[in-house]
Amino acid sequence: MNSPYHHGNLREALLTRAIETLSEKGVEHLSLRALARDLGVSHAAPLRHFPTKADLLNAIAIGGVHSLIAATDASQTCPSGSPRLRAMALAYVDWAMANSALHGVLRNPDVMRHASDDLSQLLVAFADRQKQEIEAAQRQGWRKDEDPAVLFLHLVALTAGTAIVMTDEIYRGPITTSNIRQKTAASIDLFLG
Amino acid sequence: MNSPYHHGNLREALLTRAIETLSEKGVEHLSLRALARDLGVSHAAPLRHFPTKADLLNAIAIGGVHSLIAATDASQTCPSGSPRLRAMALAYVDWAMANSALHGVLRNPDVMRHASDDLSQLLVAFADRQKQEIEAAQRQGWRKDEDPAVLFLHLVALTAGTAIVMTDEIYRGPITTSNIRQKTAASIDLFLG
DNA sequence: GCTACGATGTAGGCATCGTCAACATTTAAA
DNA sequence: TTTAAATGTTGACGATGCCTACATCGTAGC
Repeated sequence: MNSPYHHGNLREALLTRAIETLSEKGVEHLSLRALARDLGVSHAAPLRHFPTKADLLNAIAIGGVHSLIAATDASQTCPSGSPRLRAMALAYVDWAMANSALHGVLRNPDVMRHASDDLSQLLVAFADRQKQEIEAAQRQGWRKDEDPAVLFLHLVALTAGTAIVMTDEIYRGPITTSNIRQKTAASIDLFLG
Repeated sequence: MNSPYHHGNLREALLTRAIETLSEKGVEHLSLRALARDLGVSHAAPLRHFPTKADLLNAIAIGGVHSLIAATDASQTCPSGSPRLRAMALAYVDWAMANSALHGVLRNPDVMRHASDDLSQLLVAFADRQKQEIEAAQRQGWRKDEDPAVLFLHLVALTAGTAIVMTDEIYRGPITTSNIRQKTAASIDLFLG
């Protein structure tokens, strides 16, 4: 009765439990064996689904990007151009604050160093959508004379940077703690308003 | 003659060797024992100088911040206000590109999670200098009517984000690879030009 | 229905790691 | 010169990632 030989849904269970522990302790303290203990399976069981710890983290990252894309997809209801860019940037930051564990994985160089092709392509596609939106905005007159590549660089840096500032503890000291969300929007509006 | 009992300068040797391996492999593959092997001392010798791996990384981070501060200090020759802000932002990005290993340590959440008080205070002081410069610029008329807190948030996000985009491999695909330095300056000028 | 096979889980082992304790050697202060 | 602090060595412990051999389950063909 108790603990059948097969878990039944170990792969998903590993992913969700990993994300939980990831938000408590960092990625450095994420251990496949501890995960196995938490789920009541043997220490080698996770290897059937993720041959390597890097594979687990990669799968988590892929799920994270999908979640991020879904969150920013809601901005498609905004009119194309700079309003949509603004909505996407805000959605990105909101997602990062609501899913700081996933965001941390995506920002971790030691995880991304081993990014699979799937993950890389997903990120490239995400970047391409932003590029297209920038060009659409420029066609509508927004910063028409700027180099699109410069605008893209600026947009990515600003959104990624804002997400990091909002997420990393190290910044929570110097950054004002009141009206965070409001100030974030105001900051983004300096570029996209 | 070979290998005297005391190394003589083990602490410094550990730090420099650690930074070397850090730029080759990531922080996840940095091992105190491997460091000891590289330097020809016993596996426990590093513990005399850094009781814990986190202490080593913290010391590396402190050295990194000092290096970063020195790099941005060169901007003090620029006239105070937005020109100096611009120079500091560019110096920050240049430093990050020239010292990507150190920058990676400073951006690693799992390192900064255990930041010592010394390190935190150093970063707060660095942030304060930027705040002061922003206020000086506003007194001179630059974006006079904006909330200083919003400007600070924007500046930090933009510089940190640009440094990350320039440093992380994951961004090197979507970002154009030609005239990087020029586009970086142009991007920063969108805010500080 | 039965059977063979792939998918999934278990048990044990190996090399490595971080950290600790006990001991050795060197340096420097008293 | 004696003695204590700094620094380095050796050995050990528990934990980890990952490997191999084996056990159990589900299911696709017959």
